[in-house]
Amino acid sequence: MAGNTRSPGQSVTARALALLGAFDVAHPRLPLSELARRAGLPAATAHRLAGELEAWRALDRDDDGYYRIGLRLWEAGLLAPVSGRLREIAMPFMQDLYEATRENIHLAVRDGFDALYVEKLSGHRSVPIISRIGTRLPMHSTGVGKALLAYAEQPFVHAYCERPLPRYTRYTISERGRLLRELRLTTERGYALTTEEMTLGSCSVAVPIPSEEGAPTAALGIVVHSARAELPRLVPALRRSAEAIARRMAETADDPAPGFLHDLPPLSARANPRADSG
Amino acid sequence: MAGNTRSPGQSVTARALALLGAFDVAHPRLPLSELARRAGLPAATAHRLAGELEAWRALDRDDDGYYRIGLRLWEAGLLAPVSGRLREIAMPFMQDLYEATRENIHLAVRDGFDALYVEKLSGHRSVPIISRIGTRLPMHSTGVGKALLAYAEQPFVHAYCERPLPRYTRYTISERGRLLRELRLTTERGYALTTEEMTLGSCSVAVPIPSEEGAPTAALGIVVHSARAELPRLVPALRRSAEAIARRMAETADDPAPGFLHDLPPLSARANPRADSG
DNA sequence: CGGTGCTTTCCGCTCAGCGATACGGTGGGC
DNA sequence: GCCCACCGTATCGCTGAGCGGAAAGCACCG
Repeated sequence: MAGNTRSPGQSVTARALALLGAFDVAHPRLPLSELARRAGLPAATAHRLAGELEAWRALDRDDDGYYRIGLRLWEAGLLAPVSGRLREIAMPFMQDLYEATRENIHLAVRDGFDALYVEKLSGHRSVPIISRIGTRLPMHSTGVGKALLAYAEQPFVHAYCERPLPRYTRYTISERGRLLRELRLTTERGYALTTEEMTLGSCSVAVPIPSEEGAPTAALGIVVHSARAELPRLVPALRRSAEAIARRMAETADDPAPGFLHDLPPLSARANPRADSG
Repeated sequence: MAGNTRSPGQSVTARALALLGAFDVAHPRLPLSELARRAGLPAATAHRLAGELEAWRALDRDDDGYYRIGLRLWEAGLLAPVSGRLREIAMPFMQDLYEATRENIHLAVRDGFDALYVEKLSGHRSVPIISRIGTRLPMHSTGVGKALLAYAEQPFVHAYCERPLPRYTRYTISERGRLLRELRLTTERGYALTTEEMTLGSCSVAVPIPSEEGAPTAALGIVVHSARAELPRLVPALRRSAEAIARRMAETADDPAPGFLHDLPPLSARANPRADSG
């Protein structure tokens, strides 16, 4: 940045991003002083930059003056491929699965060594689980995670297994050898199973969503209460959905905005945009 | 910013944000040259800043070198109150409404003069409508919009009516006087109706989600095909859901992350987080 | 094999950003 | 009622981070 810095070598942009990064699921609301502390910036600097972010509505402030993530940033985030295309296409299929089962339906992608939850459907009748959209969970202890890992490239699988495999319940597979065997079994039968490996009382089935080339990047799964588990019965529906999603993804591969007219004129100029409601 | 600018008075932060703002629903994928053009920056500058955004994963690049919104930005956006709290609380109720009706269920908030769609549920059986999460639509021609507008503060309503009221179908209410009458009717009966006012062939009901104090900021609505419209029949369920959501919102008002343990230790350190799956 | 349009790198000039310091407000202890 | 601690905000003069024209590198085309 310009001038008088205590920590030279850091760019303005990096500082602004550090402010955004100061928020997390446990701290979605921060006073200036803590925002500055968490971002590692002097209060005066944080104040100035936060003011600019606020002007753009990347941040906003509530009645108490606390900073929060702003609407505009939320809107921008929705344009990420994982939300814009994948989620949009998968949603109706997930909805159908929900209707058929009334259980938790999950859509996750691989990101680094985590399964990143892109969408989750659950009603009041589903097993309560506190995963939410944006949650990251390990791949060896979740259904969608195992589905992604089983079909990943060999070097990746080995890299994953080299790392410690944290144990969440007494059923979590946390030995390298057992995990590799489990993954082989998964590819053989074409779907992943977990039984109380992440949380006592719930178990899950999941299938990969095949991608055009290479390893699948997304997986679709269902989590149910152990007591009412008849998981393999759910596989055909799950697999049909995954294949349908894959087909739609391939068909719309070069569509910037699926289901959307491109380069729409501004709202007021459109005749009958069939954009919505009644 | 520092040095040799063509357009002095603009800050680095503003430029970085301009890059993010260059993406929209019709342009979720941009080559450097167009990114620079849309952001109003020289290519060299855009390249440098985009590189920094990419390092943080606010942006990423696909195989062709095109820039897209990055995963990290998506994750950050999820922390916005509309997604983090409102959506999270409303979701199961929306799901129940979907189960009962199998129609499109919408959750929207007021933002400026627009109804901003925060969540939408629809399966394959619902009327196809191309609104999606993050879409903005006018308040005078949509169900959720009317519900929000009818209960807004008087000065806001008048400011809204002063502006032109674009017409989308021959049923759109685009005269000031008729709109004001319609809004009065809406508050009297406690719910909003639209009949083919945005799109021929579909109509909707919506109710406001009462807020602790002042005008409601969110509304819940259902869009159905005109042919199978028995809208008022849906009102009781809709209203019960809206009230339940309002209650949950009030109860968790100071909860940073509803349903979540606060200040979780890092993943690998937790014993049995009951975070998910089986 | 010159031309055209892109992405990427270089580098010296300069002003935008930095943050210590100061100021006003608010609340808690005594 | 007074003090002190802590917070958010405003000021301002010093300085190196950022700027972007220019040129190199690259890919495709005719």
